Amino acid sequence: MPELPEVETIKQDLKERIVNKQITSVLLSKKAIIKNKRIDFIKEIKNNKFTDILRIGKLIIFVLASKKYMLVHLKMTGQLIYQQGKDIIAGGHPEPDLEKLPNKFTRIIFEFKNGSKLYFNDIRRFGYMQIVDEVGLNEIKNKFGLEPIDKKFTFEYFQKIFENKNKSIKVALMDQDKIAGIGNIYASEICFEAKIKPARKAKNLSIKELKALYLASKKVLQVAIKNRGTTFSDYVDATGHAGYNISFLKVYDRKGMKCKRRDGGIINKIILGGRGSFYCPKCQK
DNA sequence: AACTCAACCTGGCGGC
DNA sequence: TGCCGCCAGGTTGAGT
Repeated sequence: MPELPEVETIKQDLKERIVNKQITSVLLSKKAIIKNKRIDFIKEIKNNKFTDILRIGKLIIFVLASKKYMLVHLKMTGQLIYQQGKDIIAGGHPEPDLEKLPNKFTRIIFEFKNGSKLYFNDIRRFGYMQIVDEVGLNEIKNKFGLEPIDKKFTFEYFQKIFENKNKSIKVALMDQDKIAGIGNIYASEICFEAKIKPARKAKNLSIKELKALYLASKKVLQVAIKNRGTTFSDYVDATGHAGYNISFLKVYDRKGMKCKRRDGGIINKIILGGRGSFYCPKCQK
């Protein structure tokens, strides 16, 4: 579910809290998805600690003191929730509420020496965890394209991805091998920001349009990160109410509603790459 | 090689 | 406490 901005937010929040805390145990429910042998996974984690947390695209990388790496992918419905007494921070899928932990969707629990806990919840069980060594990490890292927020993400790099491509720009934006971190929500948002229809073939964009799309991809992600993600939920108090940040999305999931631009029309929904895609037929050309 | 699409899994919601 | 079909912010392998 989460895209780059949401994953970045939870990464930052967790990093502030769990780095260098001794892990006393890890509990795996029967429905947890672990790509290693369970016994190996537990052995690597127990009595170890995370010295840093990194991210590439939508993949979170927990650096272990043992120089191995625990990869976490939240996919559609994964959540990471850290609880230290009444201080609870949560990132990822916003449902269900966090009144009680663990709940029926809790798949993995890490326990730290100071009594705090990290929960991995996942309704649909697409998300996973995996421990790899340096070589394995590099293999995986190499599969990702540059992120739009990366300094090396130049217009020339962007242009090359789109030239001669027969697929729609929206689908091209989501190709993680080429551009890391854009998912189904932000792909629609980026096309809206650039005022270009998401169904346009990548190879048919003019230089001017490509430039607009390039700038939009950077801007949309940067703004989203600044806003701590789209539906990122933040809990300061276990008894507090769920405080989802107000959505600032402009087109996603707004089918039939009025475009937020003054000269806009009614938002339309089409399917591209098998996914719902939203755009304004009037202000997006 | 490039591209499309169903499949993975589970719950929520709208329509009937 | 109705049932059914569709949809869901991701990735990937099989098929064309």
